[in-house]
Amino acid sequence: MAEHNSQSERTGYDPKAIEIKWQKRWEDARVFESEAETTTPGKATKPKYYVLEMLPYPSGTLHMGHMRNYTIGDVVARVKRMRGFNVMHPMGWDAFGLPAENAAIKNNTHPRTWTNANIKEFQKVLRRFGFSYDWRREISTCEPEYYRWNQWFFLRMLERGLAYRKKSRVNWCPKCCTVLANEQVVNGGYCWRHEDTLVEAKEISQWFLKTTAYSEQLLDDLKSLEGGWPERVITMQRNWIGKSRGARVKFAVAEVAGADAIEIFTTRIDTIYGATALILAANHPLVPRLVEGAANKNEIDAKLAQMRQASTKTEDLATAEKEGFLTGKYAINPFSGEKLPIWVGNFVLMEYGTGAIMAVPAHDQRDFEFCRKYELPARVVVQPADGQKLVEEEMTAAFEEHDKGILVNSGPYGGLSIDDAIAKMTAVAEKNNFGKGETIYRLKDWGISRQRYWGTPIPVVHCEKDGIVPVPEKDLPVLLPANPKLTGMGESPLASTPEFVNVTCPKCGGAAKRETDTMDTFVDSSWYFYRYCDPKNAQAPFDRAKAAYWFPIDQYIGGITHAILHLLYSRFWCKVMRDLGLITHSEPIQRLFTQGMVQKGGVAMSKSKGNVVGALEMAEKYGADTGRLYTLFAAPPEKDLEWSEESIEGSWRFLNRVYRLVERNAPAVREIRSGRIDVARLADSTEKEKALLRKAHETLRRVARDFDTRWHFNSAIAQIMELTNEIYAREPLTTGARPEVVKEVLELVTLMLAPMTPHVAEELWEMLGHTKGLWTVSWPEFNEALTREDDVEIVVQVNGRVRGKLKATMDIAEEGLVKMAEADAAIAPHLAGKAIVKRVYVPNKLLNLVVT
RNA sequence: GCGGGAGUGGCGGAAUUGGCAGACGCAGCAGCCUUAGGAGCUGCCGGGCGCAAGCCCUUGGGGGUUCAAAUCCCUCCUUCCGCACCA
Repeated sequence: MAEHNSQSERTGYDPKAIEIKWQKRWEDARVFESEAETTTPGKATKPKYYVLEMLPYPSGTLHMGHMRNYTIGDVVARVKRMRGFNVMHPMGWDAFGLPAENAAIKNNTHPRTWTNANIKEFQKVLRRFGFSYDWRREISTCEPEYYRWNQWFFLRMLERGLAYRKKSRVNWCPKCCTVLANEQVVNGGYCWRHEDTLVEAKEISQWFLKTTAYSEQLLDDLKSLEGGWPERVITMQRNWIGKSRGARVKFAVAEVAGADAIEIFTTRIDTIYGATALILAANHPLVPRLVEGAANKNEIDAKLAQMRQASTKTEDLATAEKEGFLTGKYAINPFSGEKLPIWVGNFVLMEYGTGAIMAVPAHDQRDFEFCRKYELPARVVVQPADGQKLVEEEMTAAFEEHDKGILVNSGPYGGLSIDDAIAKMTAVAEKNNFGKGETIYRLKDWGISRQRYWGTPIPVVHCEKDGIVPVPEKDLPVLLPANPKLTGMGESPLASTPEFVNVTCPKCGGAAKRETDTMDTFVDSSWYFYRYCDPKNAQAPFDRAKAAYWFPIDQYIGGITHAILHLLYSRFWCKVMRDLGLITHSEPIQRLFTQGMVQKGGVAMSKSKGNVVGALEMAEKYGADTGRLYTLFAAPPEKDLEWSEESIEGSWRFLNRVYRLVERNAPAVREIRSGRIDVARLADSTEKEKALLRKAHETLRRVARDFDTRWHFNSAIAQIMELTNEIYAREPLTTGARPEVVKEVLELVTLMLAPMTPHVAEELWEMLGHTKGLWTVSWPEFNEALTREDDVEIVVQVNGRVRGKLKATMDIAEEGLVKMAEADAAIAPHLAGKAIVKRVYVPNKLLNLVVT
């Protein structure tokens, strides 16, 4: 560390001093504040650009993994500003959450104290890196000014039946002592926060938001995101929503007086003549009735108990052997009238479909395995259309192919294609009232109740007389009690605060109890980006006109970890807000970018893994600019980046090199006041001038392309390094080159670096004689004329192999070039004694001669 | 099992989207400068053969299309990620 400081003193590049200096100036000049939302017709206005990085949870320390995310966003914001956009680039805090509560319990303090201290720290670090945020728009989700709107939205959803309460089996994390959403159960049964803790099932009354009301829209609108969102994320969401088209079919139960029919769900009603059993989930409500009075009741009960408490881990589920037993009862196939044995099977899930299936061993692999094990018969009812004939006894796997098959052994439906059969048989089932076509989704409603303190109170009151009564809007926000008793155990801490709980019913005025659950913090982050448009609004979550101006978000940037949770909830919330009339669009995020993780030792940087490189230490050691540059240079942004202490040196050296270059040459050029170089003035230019300008503008062309279309910051930086190397090779610069040209070239280097290493760029810009800051400067115009060359180098291949290179005048004709090739000492031997049978000429680039 | 990526020197990675593979950087080697260098500057740096000019091989393996393939097609392998008994 010390050596860098002493080094910087010697060379003059002192990143810390430069960075602090320019951060102060930016702040004083308020250069990152977006302009007002002007959409006055006829008035020339800048186009808007809303770029956003996912808001952080303020905990622990910011490390270079975080910084990568923010650096990418900052480069985009700065490029767009230079390109004349009205840019909104805000930052805020996802400030509610369990860690704050746990830390408060541990340190005997208040979650707010802990959270606000972290926010202060985060602000400091983000400022130290010079990110161009509009801090006027900062929000913190734990403030009543923010969370009152969570409550407001909740009431709106309650009115519309989109929020409801029901007793349900929930995912309970014994460590968090709270309920988890389905999406928060990871690795097939573990808490997303405690990956070593198995989630338990518990029956509690919970609040839900009806995400399933939007299943179809959430799925359908994914189409509009194609191209703007990573395919991977779209696919993950599509699978998560999990649409299946099929049919419900009722099978009457034989010989059980008064028993309801068993409803099964199938996507292959066409195979119903091949059903040889029904299989129910162990916790299917009809199971007790069916096994009542069975001869082997004890044995059955033991098996049932075993199945019900079997591991909920999905790996186990997927690999567990199929188990089941016969109930001794029968069901009637409504199509064929056939009597089918009813089984209970461990692979049938109560949570999906109806909790009961028909087993078609010949055409479903799971049924096939189950029936082989228990020696149930299989019956082929679909034969492949290609003529091969399936025979039950010879099958080694089920024939499942949907697209090519013809029905056989299926009564009146024999000979139909699968699709035709599905349509006809569904219609028949509907007509005869024993079934209907149905589409089901894997997506579940969103359980938002949390038995925790540090979250948004759910704004309802429980009255013995009136039941659930919403808190009137005028009484919002329902404030969190200031001094809760936090234990981290059992029911919500709010329940043990009598002055919070005991209220009067807004409806009847009688005694009532306030709801003590708080909302899942994913509620906070589902709409926060709308609040940035209008962060201080006390009348509404945001002003409609402002949201209409800024939305949708042009570019959202964050980790792939939020591919489902946050992004799905956000999309849901957007649709609800649209239906409330607050906005008119259906998708909040136009483009999504998921950056790769920063790893060290092959593992993602994280405090718990103990492999973090702190952002502040980085800034102290090399400066924020070097930190930014390295994270951009080491890998393309979508890829994971392995942190290397050694490689950073390269980025550090490069900035020093540029700094020294400008430092040396600035005195000779700083008085020049001319603008950009134009072609006319180059009529008498020297070779050196031409070469410098050509390289500089060629670099500009490529860097602009990398910024605009590909986000390949790593290759953009490589291009600038190459240009710098070229300039170094041409020193002393002003010998044989006019100062104007030298200045032009050095300025281009500076401007191209500006979005990535803004502090040192400002400093260089000042050294080059400018009195106005870089923020007043537009992205430089690429001058194609300057890149044009009189001579070109053309690669000559013989039979596809490079045999030589020819210098020729631009746009040389093919004939002339072939003559040159034939005369060339390196190429001629490869042509000797052979006939040219074909010539391929890519103008000014390549000539391939095919000889025999 | 299903879905989506990825495979290029010792390492991170580049290749204008079918046109000179290995840009740029790290590490390494050599030289210069220096009282000194963990600074700076210059050069070398995929493999094989060769004194050299040069020739051959090389983008996970194999096959194909093409004048031309890291890039397109087929096939296999490895690896990462997501979902996973979803009826």
